[in-house]
Formats: sequence, structure tokens, C-alpha cells
Amino acid sequence: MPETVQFYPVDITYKIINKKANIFLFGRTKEGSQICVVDDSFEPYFYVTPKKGAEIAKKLEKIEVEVKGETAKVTKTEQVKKNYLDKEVDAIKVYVSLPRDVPVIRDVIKDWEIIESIHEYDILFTRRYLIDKNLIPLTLVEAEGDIINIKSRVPVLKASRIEQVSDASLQNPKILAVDIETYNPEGKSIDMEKNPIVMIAFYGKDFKKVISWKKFKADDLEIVESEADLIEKFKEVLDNYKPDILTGYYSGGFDLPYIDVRARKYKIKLDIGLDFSILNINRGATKTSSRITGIAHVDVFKFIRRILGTQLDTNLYGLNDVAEELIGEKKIAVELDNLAEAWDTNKDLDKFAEYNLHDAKITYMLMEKMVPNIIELVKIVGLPPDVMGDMGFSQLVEWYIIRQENNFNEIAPENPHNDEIKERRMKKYEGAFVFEPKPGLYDNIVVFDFRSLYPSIISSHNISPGTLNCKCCVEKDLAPVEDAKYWFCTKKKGFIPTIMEDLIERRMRIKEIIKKEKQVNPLLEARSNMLKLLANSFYGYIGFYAARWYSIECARAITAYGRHYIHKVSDKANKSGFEVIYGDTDSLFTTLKNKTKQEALKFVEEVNLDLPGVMELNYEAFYPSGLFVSAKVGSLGAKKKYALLKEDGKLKIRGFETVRRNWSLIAKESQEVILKIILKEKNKEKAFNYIKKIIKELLDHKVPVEKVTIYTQLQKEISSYDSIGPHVAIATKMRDQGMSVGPGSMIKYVISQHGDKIRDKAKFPSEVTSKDYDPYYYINNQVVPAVEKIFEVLGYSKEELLSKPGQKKLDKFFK
DNA sequence: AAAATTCGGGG
DNA sequence: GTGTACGAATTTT
Repeated sequence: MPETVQFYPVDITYKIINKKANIFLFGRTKEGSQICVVDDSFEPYFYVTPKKGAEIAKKLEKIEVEVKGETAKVTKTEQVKKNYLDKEVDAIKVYVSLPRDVPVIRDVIKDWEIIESIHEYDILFTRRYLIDKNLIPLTLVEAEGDIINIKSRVPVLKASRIEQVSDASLQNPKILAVDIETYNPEGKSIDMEKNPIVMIAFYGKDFKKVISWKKFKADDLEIVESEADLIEKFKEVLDNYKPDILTGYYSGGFDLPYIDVRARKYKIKLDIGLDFSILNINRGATKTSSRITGIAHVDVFKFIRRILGTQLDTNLYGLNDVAEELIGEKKIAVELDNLAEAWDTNKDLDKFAEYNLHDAKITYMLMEKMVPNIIELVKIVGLPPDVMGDMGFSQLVEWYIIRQENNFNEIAPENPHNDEIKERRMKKYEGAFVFEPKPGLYDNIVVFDFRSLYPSIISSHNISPGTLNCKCCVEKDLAPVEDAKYWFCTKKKGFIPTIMEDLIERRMRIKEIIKKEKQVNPLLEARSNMLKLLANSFYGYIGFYAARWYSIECARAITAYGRHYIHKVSDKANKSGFEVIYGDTDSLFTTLKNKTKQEALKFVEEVNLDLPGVMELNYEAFYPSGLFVSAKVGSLGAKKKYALLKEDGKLKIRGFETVRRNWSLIAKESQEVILKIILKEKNKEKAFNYIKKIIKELLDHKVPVEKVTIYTQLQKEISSYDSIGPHVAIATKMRDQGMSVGPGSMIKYVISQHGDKIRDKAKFPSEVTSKDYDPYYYINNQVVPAVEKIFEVLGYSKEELLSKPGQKKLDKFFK
């Protein structure tokens, strides 16, 4: 008896069964249970375009290649009319029996003379399926078929029919947040192989739990016998809770890989996939990501940093700062450095358990807050949720474009290969335009945000790789690019602008609805936000070296038009009595001078009446005060470097990157205090005197050693360093003294007065006192550089900072 | 100026 | 998995 089921797909994979590719869709049914739907009716394919007049279909069909004892062959071909970069092409759709045959066959034909180009041989099979079947993850799909008997944690339905039934999305995905604490002696680097997981916390809806393997008392704590049991328990919790989304804060790069390493140690099979497949850790050269079949593992840290990153005020993406900004929650303050000792002596472990659980809780809350964004992004782009955190906006744009292809009968350009990428990266085009900030301290700053600028330029000027310099409109409506003639077709709308406009229009419709609705609707807000972000990324995408639809000509035309429009609004603002002090690609920072906020709002309205089409200026924000610093970067313009005081008293700081750990505390503190004094109290004198005081304290050796200690992590084996920095010199000494140092070790040092080169002057913090540190180093290389630019703006030169009344000669030390 | 190195997130 | 990947800032040479 065939059954019909409606469900929201959460994850997708495929397996080869009986020499056939079977798609597995895992999801949550309308009724709330989990299900897996299998479809074996989809065949892998790619496209080939032949050179003019070449007859290649027959040749293709004859291909047979032996690979590891299996034969890969073309099963059939179809002649198809396609569009490629807005031009019609005759293409051949080449079918093969298994996804893995695609690269094999492609490899055979890639150098054939009679072939013009090969397309879409690297579109992942599961993604191809979702696109061609018009299925959107997390959105209601109906399948009909029979329940079959396959090893699985959830019922499996073999589908005879599967289709999208509506755009209703999964309302309350079941979220489980996980967080581990590990044994990590103070000062030692994290070592997954060596150090055990000591506790693990879970937080879900009506569910919280900490598991540990030492006996102590704490709320919601369950004690097990050993670390191995803890890992078994982790599996059990996951199996019982049955989340749609598993999350953690950097869980993709830390918690899950850590659990994986520990599980291997005990030979525990982490078969947590809904099909009993094991946790899949992808250790790339630069990043690690983790996936679980059937469960969307979304690392909320990665998602927030990549997707919301630019919208947040914080420069630090640690859980504490991010949670504070987004949900107003902080971490519990405990000294994590003491956990290892606490574990050894079994003291205060309850505090750490509490801390552990709280981290899981705020991670859960963050994910709850992100879910609307994730759902909307999934719906726009059409990819499953677990990749959302791993992708940058350029990739999301690309997949959005690819998802739209079928509606326009387009085929995608190839991904650029290595040498092509290198070549593209060399070409530094004029890039995003930035008004250099006029350095200074300003009051009453209003930010006008011009975010839809680039998207609307793309749309209104029909900018697309396929409409560039068309034969039908030669030199008509030239883009304002200085040294080149670019024009875009005025007769036929390009593929890219068309789908781009669709994003903008959808967003406008949603904004209309939001306006009409009385209550705040987080899902609609998120949709609007994600549509905007995606539309805004098109320009970056077109100029991104690794993009399929890359076009430096288009990118240059877009920025050229952008300059044109932003100049216009900027001039208008100045004429209307505002003063533009800084401008970035899509925003203008102005001071109110003697205007009011209301007048600023009115100005925006006026400008908008004047702006063509979909273009729109927003009143973005107000800051009571702000400090702008000049930061020239070569000939390519200025860089963001400013500090703003928000109305709630918090600071928004960009470009002052002393937050990194390899700055001494004295430098970090000085900068922070100075910015606060200047922006909140507006007292130059006080700031100046503060720095003079710090300098004096340094000279008098009154600054404690902790504040002049610098932390640098050893990245590789000592022997493989070409240049010996201070931390390498210290590491060598440590090794000679029989201490174990290697890649990952955190090296602490103080720059002392004894020695010539910096590396000779570096000493262990423990072998020096305040008398030994080199005050001139800390003044010249730490404190002054951290605040120099700020004081420049206020009219104090570096020399003034350093001069000491009655000691004129002193400045010869400061070079 | 070029080349080498580090940070970030997690404990 | 039909793969696939930093980028920016800072210091040393």
C-alpha cells in the first residue's frame, strides 16, 4: 500500500545501491516525526558544447573507461538548445550512470579538439537533484511510495513521486546545542590527542544536561565512569533528542572534531548519522568542518561571523561578545586556565559544570535567533542548511544563480582553474570606492546607508557578463569607466540582472508586508535581510576571482557607476548643510552640524524622491560622537579606521586592531581608555595626560610584568623557521631547558633591556621583574603605535607624546 | 619593499 | 564527494 507523506527536508545525501545512485532526503514530517525519503530515479549528467559543425554525440556514446575494475560510460546523449552568457548555444546533455563517472568521462574528453567547452561537471549530485526537482530544503515536500526495510534510525520511504507542495517552512526546528570542556593545563596548547574531554553540556528545548566523569555535585549533572562512557552518552543523547539542527560555538572546528579524535582513541564508532554513517570531519588546510548525515549540523559561530559579520558592532567573535551583542547574555566568569587543576584536585568542578551548561544555553539561544536567517537563506539559495555556515556570500550568490538557471535555460560557466585564478588575482582593478575620511573628532554623526546601490546599478544598467559590449548597441551608453569602453545591451535584459532584480523586488514586496503588519515578524525581517545581503553580494561576486560569472569589466563598470551616484548624494548632502566626513562603497558618514535628526530623515526622503528606480537611501544610524583616523593603504585608497560612540554608550570600533593577543596589555588598555576619554568625555587634555602618565610609568618601571607580557603562538617546529622572531628565540631556550615546546605552544615573553636584536632582548616573564623590561620598546613599539593616529587627529604629534619637559635630548632614544 | 609569520574561534 | 578554498595585519629580513 503506497503511502503519502509531507515533510520538510533537513539533509540530503546519496548512496549507490545496485549500481544506481539513490538520493536520500532526511527530514521532519508535518506531524513531527523524522523520515527518510529515497529516490532512485535521477540520473547524473553534464553538458558539452561542440565546436561548430562537429558531430560528437556518437563519439561520446562510445566512451568506455575502466576505473578500479568498474566501467564508466556514457549512457545516452541529448541535443539541447541552451543559453550561455545570454547567447544561444547548441549543447549536448551527456548522461552517465553514476555521479562518480562524471569526472572520469570529463577527463577523457577535456582535450578533444572538437569540443568547445564542458559545463557543470562539478555540480554536486545532491545539489543537482534539488535544483532539477525544484525541491527546497526546510520547505514542505510531498512524497508517495512504500516504506522499505533499510538500516536507518528513521523510517525510510522509497518514493515513486516527490514534489514541492508549498513554500511553508519548518516552523520550529528542533535544536540541540552542545559544548565540551577539555583538560588543558595553563599555558599549554590545545592537544586533542593528549587531553581528555572532561565534561560535555547539552541544551535544547526543555532539555539540559551536563555529563562528566569525575564525582562531584552540580545541577543537571550526570556522572559517568570514564571519558569513553561520556562519548557513548553523547551518542545516546543525540539519538534520544533527535534534533533537526545540531549546533555549537565553533563546533565544526572544535567540539565535534575533538569528540571524533577522542572516540577514535577508544575505538568508539561515532555512527551518529541517521543512516548510521559516522560523523564526517573534513580537515581542510585552513578550516575544519563537520557533518552528520540526516542532521543539519550548523556551527553558529561560523554562521554569525560569515553571514552577520559586517552587521555586528563587535570586532571579536568570541561567544561572550557575540552573545552579549545579539541576545544580551554573557558567559559565566570563571578562570578557564584553572580547570585542569580543578579537575586534578576535584575542587570547584561544579562551577565549571555550571559554566559549561551556560555556554550551551547561550549557544542555543544564539541559534534560535539565527534560525529565521538560516531558513530564509536556505529558501533563497536552495541549499541544505548545514552548508550555510561554511559558505561565504560569494558562494551563496553563485548557488542562487545556479538555482535560477533552469528557469532561464542557462548553463553555467566553468569554475576557473588554477592559472586562471592566479591571473585574475593579479588584476587589481580600482575596486570599491572609498572617500578618505577627513581625520577628526566629530559630533552628531548620521550614517546614510546606500546599500541597494550596487544591486540597483547592476539592474538598471543591465550589467552582466553576457550583455557586455554586445554587437547590437556598440558604444551606446558607455559606463563611466576611465580608460576603457564598456557598454551593456539596451535591448535584451541579461540573465544576471534579471535574477538580481527578482531579489530586489521580492525584498520590496516583503517590506510592504512588514509595514502593514503590526507585530514584528522575525521570519519576514530575516527574509528581507537575507535578500538584501544576497543582492548586495552580487557586485563582490562578479569581481571575485573564483566566481564562475566573474567579469572584471562588469565589476569596473559597477564601481564606476557607484562613484557617480555616491558623489551625487554626497554633494547633495553637503549642499543641504550636512558635512560628509567619510564614505565607504555603500554608506556616507555625515555630521549634522546645526541640523537635526528629523532634518536628516527628511533629507533621506528628498533624496529618495530623486533617485531612479529601485535605488534607495536609508537613514542607517546616529552616533553622538566619532573619531576618524587617516589610514592610507597604498594607492588604492583609504581603509576603515574609526571609533564611534553609540547612543547606548557603547563603542563601535573599526580598524584599531589591538584586540589581538599578541599585543601587550598595556598597549591594549591604553588605546581603549584613550578612545573612551575622547569619545565620552571629549577631553583631549585628559587623554593626552593619561598617555604621558603611562609613558612615565613605563620609564619608571612601575608597570607590572603581566602588562608587558606578549603572547605569541608557535606555529611550526622550531627548526623550520627561516626568520627568528622573539617567540622563536624564547621557544628555543625553553626547549634547551628540557621543556616541551612545539607547534601550538603559547610562548610568553617580555622585551628586556639586555641585548641588541629584539629576539635577544626577549626573556621569560618569570626571569624578569619590572626593572628589566625595556621601557623604550613598550613606548615605541606598543603604546605609542596603538594611540599615535588617534592623537594625530587631536592635533598632538608623536613627538609631543614622547617629549618630556626639561629632557630635550631624550627624543633621540625614540626613533 | 618583499618575504615571512601570525591571528582568528575553541579549552 | 560530479569538490573546495583565507585574508588581513604585522613583523622580520
